[in-house]
Amino acid sequence: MNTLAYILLGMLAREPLSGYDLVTLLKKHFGPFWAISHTQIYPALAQLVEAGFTTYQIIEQQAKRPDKKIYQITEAGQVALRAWVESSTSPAIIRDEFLLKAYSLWVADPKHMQAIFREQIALHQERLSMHEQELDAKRTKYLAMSQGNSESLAMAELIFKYTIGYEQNYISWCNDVLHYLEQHEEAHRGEEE
Amino acid sequence: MNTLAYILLGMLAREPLSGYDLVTLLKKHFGPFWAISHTQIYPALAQLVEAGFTTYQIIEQQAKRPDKKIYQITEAGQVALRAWVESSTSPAIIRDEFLLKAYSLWVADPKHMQAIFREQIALHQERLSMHEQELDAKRTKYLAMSQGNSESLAMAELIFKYTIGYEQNYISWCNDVLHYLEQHEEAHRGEEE
DNA sequence: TAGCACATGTAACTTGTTACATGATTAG
DNA sequence: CTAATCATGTAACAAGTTACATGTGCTA
Repeated sequence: MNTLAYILLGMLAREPLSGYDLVTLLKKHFGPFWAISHTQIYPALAQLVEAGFTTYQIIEQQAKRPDKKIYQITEAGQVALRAWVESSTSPAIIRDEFLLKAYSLWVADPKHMQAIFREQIALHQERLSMHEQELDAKRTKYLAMSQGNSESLAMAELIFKYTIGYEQNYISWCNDVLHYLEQHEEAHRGEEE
Repeated sequence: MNTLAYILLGMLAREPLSGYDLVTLLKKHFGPFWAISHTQIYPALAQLVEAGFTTYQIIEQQAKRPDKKIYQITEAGQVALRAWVESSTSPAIIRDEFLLKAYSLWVADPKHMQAIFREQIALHQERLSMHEQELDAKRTKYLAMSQGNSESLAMAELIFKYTIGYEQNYISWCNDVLHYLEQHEEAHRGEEE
């Protein structure tokens, strides 16, 4: 079982879903965290069934679509998921190409790099707003249910909180570099004049 | 040319190095950013030579070691590196297994998860101190050179600044979750008594 | 009429990891 | 005597991406 398998188990522990549903939900809510494509998911689900961690029901489709398979987690699957969640994790490797470009920033044109950093800020700003909106939507949804179930709200907020901080740090770092590049350019211009 | 190839080019743009040197430096300075192993580097270097982006000199070794190859970047390599640095980058996918575990945290034992989050804080704290120390070492090194070359210092500081913010955000998020878990537990205990 | 939503899958390819392979010198 | 440092490489495997494959119904 690899990480993808446990992501799927984690989602199926909340509600039974088809492969298509899983991909759709993952793209919507987990896009920035863990990209997956439908080509990965079907073999992974087959593997989960083989391991006895999920079962599925076939739902016949009208129109000429492939039959839908709704997967649900088994007890063995819940045990496995819990063991994974409770196991320790070594810090992830960041693997962000943009940071590596920053490392070699000195070989490039400062003016051009200003544009590149502004673009990067815009992209992360977009992601930040997206997360803030999703968090907001979740809050109003829970309030509308008006059952005072603050626990599940706190749970749902968990990951969003992380990414919001992550994006804020990213943007503020880009701004730092941008200011440096701008000041540096002015210093040069000052020398030339 | 993939990202790894450009990382190597970026390092060779600063100074000529052997494959072994590259791995050693990468592990030391880029470990948390982009893990690489020596088994990847040798094919990648061969590819760079084939593309005309690097050349190498063979240095014969005493003792029965394989001959050392010192790679240096070519002009074509510098052009390629610069084009890569100046190209735009879409935001990276975070791919942090621990965040996904947090998503399924509700299936696990709260007490146990407190320990897991404390462990994660310790691990990131370690990484943070490591980066702070490296940054400090770099600063004193540049001051010792006493040539007032504040520009290259600022450059060297760039990536460290990012990671320090990254780790601080990580730790503060873990602490938030930890406090939530502790309060939650107290609430339960309160109910029981 | 072009594209998207639905719904599943296989095959080829790229990237990264782990295991295997060699072999002297030096520090604990 | 065990492990680490130096120094290069190949081969097998795991994970992820891209391209190929099918086919209807609805919306712009």
